[in-house]
Amino acid sequence: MSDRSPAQHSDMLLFLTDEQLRQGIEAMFFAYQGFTADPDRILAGMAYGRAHHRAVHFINRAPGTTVNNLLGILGVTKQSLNRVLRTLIEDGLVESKVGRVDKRERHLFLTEAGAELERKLSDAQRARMRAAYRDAGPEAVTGFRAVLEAMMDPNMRRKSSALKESST
Amino acid sequence: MSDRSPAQHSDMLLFLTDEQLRQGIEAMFFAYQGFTADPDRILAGMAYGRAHHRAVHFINRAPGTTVNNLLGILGVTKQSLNRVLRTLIEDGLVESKVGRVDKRERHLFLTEAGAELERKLSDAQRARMRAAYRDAGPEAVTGFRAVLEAMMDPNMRRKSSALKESST
DNA sequence: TTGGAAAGTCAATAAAGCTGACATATAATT
DNA sequence: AATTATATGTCAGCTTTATTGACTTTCCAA
Repeated sequence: MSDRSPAQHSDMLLFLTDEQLRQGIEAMFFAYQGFTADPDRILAGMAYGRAHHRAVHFINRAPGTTVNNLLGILGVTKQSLNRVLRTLIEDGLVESKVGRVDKRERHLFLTEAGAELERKLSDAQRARMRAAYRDAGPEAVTGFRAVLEAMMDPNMRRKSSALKESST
Repeated sequence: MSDRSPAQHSDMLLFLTDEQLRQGIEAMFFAYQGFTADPDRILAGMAYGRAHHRAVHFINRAPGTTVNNLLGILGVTKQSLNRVLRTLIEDGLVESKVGRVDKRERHLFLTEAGAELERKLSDAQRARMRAAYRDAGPEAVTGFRAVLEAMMDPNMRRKSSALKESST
């Protein structure tokens, strides 16, 4: 179909009314509500919230990640994260190990109990994501991902594609 | 089990690894961070937060909407919304008018100052959405919207397509 | 050896939500 | 007319999640 240039869209004009954009904005709002609804329900019972979910998610994703790494990813302050992390460690869901090469660093890992919670939360979220993908179809998924990537802040885009574990 | 049906995707199998789903989940997380970043920055200076933004957005979208309507849309409690609404009314950004047909109801409208704030916030958000749409291309937009719709809770899906103004 | 980075902590504060209880005005029903 | 239900508003108290600022301990690196 492409008869020319490498740039896929640079020669296509998108006419977007404010109304269309508003619909996109609201769709994002309502979809995010749905996106977080299941984990929120699960966490509501326990003494945990969305902040704990995010920490557990990213520690699971990048075992051994340092506190500083996590701070950058979550975009919160040291003190905020520390409170969350402290309860998770106290409750035996997260383990903090002193760095071997740089002993100032703490490397974070999920314990078996932590991994279990992570599984419970992400199972729910994956189920919804899977259902949405199924309903929308394969091509929709590609488009979905493309728009989301474009909507991120550039430095976050990097983090979302590859999460580094230790030093810069 | 009909092997051919009107459903567009029922006969297509989507093989989604947990890894692919996790990427989608994270993309949603980071994209939402970006999505709210600009309004957050604008609101940071003033005495307002995301809650005020949401109220102003939906009052602008559906002028004359009642408090109860707004409660349903935002999914918060009366007390939470009321605190936000009270400051907006005190500051002269929102006007509350006693219902003509049902005098128990209060119908909410933006004042000129309220409309101005709304414009400032949504301009920023629309700009980002427009940029994302442009980067991702027209077909991506369709897919993006389809997945978001599928990800919402069903009752919210209804609200996102048509926001009713007064009584049921 | 000195400077700075990584992590942790304490205190004070704020935004935004929650529950529960209660009041007022008004509509609807009996 | 009396009762019940609804829409709104408000008070008090609590929780979670965030903030800023100040400070300490540990430890790497110049």
